[in-house]
Amino acid sequence: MRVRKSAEARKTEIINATLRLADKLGPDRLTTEAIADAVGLTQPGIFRHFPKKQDLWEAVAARVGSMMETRWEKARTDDALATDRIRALISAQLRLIQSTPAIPAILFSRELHSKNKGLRSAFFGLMSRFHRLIADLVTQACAAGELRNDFDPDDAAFIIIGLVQGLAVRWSISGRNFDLTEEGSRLLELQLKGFALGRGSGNGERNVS
Amino acid sequence: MRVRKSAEARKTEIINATLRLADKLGPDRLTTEAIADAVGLTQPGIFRHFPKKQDLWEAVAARVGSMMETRWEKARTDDALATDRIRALISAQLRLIQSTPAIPAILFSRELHSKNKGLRSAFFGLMSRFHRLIADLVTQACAAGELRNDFDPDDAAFIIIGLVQGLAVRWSISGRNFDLTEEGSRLLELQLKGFALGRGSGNGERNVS
DNA sequence: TCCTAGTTAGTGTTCAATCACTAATTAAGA
DNA sequence: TCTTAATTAGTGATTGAACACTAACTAGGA
Repeated sequence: MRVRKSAEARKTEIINATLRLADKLGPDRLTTEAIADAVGLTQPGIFRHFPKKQDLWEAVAARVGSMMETRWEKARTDDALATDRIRALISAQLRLIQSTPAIPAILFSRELHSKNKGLRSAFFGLMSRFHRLIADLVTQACAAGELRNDFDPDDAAFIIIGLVQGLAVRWSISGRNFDLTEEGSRLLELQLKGFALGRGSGNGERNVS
Repeated sequence: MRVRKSAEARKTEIINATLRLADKLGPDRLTTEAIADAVGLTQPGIFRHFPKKQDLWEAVAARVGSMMETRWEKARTDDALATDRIRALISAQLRLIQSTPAIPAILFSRELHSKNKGLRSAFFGLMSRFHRLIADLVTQACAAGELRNDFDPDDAAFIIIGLVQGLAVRWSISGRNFDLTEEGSRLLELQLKGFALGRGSGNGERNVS
């Protein structure tokens, strides 16, 4: 029984299945056949919608990109302390990773690192934008006296992103045996305390969970 | 004209070529044929020395492991401040990565993540040992009053490792357009300053490069 | 001479990709 | 409004390339 759907609808189905399976099988073991099975098509059917497999990956990158941008936007509109907006941003990012674990998997895949140049630059662009967001918030926090200002906000942002990435790697390698968001919040507190003005600046006991 | 070498010598040749090519082609695009070409053998010649390709990867892991342990050992014997030993350790690790860029590549390969369980546990063990080394040094630094002691040394170690990993990812994705060791030293200083006792603890101007 | 590093020739499998074709859907015109 | 032409989603069969791995043979050197 053939189920015919609009190209639009199929494309989203295929992208969703790819994200799900990229997590389950790993981005590099993922075959067009597996995707086809998941959406109920034959293997060549995939190629009607994405002429090359690379095209599929690029569509996935675009999807992931818009997921990120959406959440970043939401985290940004919070009008609180700049440091709280950093917390919100990192927390949003960690929740996204936790709910879409294919993201770090793709970030470390051969598909990205050695095969697909488009995919690589898409993710590089995302990372750069994320970096800018954080660096700007750090700058604001410094200006508002929430953080010291004897360091380069870009460096601070790199460190914070490293925190997220290190966490994602450990989470992934460990078989995901801890809560990403929770662990991340704890480490971020430690990190922000390090960037904060003087010792005992009053929020040492801050509890975020 | 055939050049015959001892199995021992060939094995090291093959492992070296694998490390070189794993960087150049990516660990997952690396074929036995490419390796054979590099060492001047025919493709099946490889299988005389490593009956399965997995065996080759495990030998590579062992080699990388011993490279790391050697450098860690060297960094440890430095009898200075505990924080200086952290600096030495991280710097040694970054120099190793810079001179053997296949290491992060392997760490993110499908070979490790989904195919080769032995490889995965070898690297997992290495990461754990690295973490323990740093956590212990942090503990010592806290005890010696070089760092605050209002945080968990394990957390601090995770953050420091995250710094290294984030750096490695960025280095790799960016096409290696910056000096890993230099950038790492700068970020580590910022990080250690955050862990240090009180503000202006005197080493803010420390220069490590 | 005999052990073993290395070769030549070949197999089985896994995939992306292609091609000729069919069935469902849409739209035009009498 | 109903027939029919055009479009587009999907299929079945297959192909060709890439690769790990094998078996049987060959030659180098203590």
